[in-house]
Amino acid sequence: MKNEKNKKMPETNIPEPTVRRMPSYLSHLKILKSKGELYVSAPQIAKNLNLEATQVTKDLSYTKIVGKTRVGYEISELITVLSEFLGFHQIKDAFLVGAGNLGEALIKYEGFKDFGLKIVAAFDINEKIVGKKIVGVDILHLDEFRNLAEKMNVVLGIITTPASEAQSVADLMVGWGIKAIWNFSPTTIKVPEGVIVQNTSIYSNLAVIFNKLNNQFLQQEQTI
Amino acid sequence: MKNEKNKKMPETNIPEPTVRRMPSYLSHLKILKSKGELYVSAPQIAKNLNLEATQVTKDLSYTKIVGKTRVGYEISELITVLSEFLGFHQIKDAFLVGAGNLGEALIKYEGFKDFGLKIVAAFDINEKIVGKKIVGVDILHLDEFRNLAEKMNVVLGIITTPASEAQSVADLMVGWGIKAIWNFSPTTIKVPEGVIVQNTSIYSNLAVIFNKLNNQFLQQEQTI
DNA sequence: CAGTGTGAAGTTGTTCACAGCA
DNA sequence: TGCTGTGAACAACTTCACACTG
Repeated sequence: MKNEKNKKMPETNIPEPTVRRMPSYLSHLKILKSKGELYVSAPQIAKNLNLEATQVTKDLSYTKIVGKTRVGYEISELITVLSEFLGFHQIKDAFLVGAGNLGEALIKYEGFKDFGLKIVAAFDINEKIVGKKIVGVDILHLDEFRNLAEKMNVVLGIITTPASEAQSVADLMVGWGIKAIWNFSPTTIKVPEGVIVQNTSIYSNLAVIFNKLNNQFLQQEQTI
Repeated sequence: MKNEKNKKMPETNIPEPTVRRMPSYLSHLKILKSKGELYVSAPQIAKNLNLEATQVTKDLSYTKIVGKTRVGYEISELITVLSEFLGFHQIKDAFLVGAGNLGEALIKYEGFKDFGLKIVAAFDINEKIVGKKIVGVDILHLDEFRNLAEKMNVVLGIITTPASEAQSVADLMVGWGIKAIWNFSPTTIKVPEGVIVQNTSIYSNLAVIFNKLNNQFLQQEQTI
């Protein structure tokens, strides 16, 4: 699996938690900009997003942006830097497989384009929805996927099928040379090394919420 | 069990990453069970879910389940233990605000009931959808929320509104005494201490994917 | 042996402490 | 003084090493 002992590479990798926080910085900055603000400091961002100021500073330090002492960062510049850093500035085409409720919601999702993603086609096997269009995106039969994928320059595949279909769809995507898979099904999928998989399991979030609720409840019991 | 740091109470808190992985164990176990399997070992689970065996062992050790040497864990028992541990065994009622595309997808989402969640009502302000029913769930006007919340025993609020509305909806929910908020809007919301917030930003996942894609690309360039 | 279970080591991420700056 | 920026201390999480078990 992981046999790369020789870490000679520069390893520009920045902490994943930092990467996860960056989009929320970006969203927040865009709101500030729309309000006419020009500068923002790390402590301000931290306060607004319920974070520690030093964490914001450290996160931003991974980009090459420099702030002005006692003033903060120039908002427009920070937006540009973060967008480029995250790769949101250049639009990447994606295919989506599984045009059910969740798939439809994603296709309709406003704002993906601001974050560098464009769903160019969707696929399903359900004859009731194949042939339809959702906000301009064609729902095609899965069989058509192969040819299209070769013609177009699509790096990302989104899986919004039921769990039972996820692995076989992933296999198809890998066969078509897709570089990254965003898996919304509640199954973990297996792919060859070199293909990126991002599992977005909604149940993980539920588990965290319930666990916190439970801990809080237990603590209350104890303090009584 | 452990008592080295006797400054505070035992504090049953288990690592959040562990909690996040548990639902995928559960899903996987259910599939195995449906295939008629009776026992499974940690290395097997690890292999299927692309994890390290010791990690699975450690994760499972936070529950009180004991495995049989050379055999593994009894699948049915493990499912029960994990479900209870995560609080998925008892159904919790939830309100959802923002019955747009994503909201509708969540309302229709099969399987929430298997994971302890039931959306009992949804709210919106859009007159076009207020009054409708989605798979048996009423879409009510936001104004009705207050009264209902008091009558029913709802602990969880789900926000699927646009970013601009998220904070005010959160404030309403807090006012109604909701204990935990699951926020799907791309904004970070602020709540008083004691209220649990789980932000599920779809953009964080995008950022991680793009960042990995980018790293891979850079590494390829270097190795050439 | 092939598995569980767990303290200890190792790695990663966060927070602190402080230097420098306007 | 209020902020940036960063090395160092600290905490959280993962992986290792090994004792134990049928």
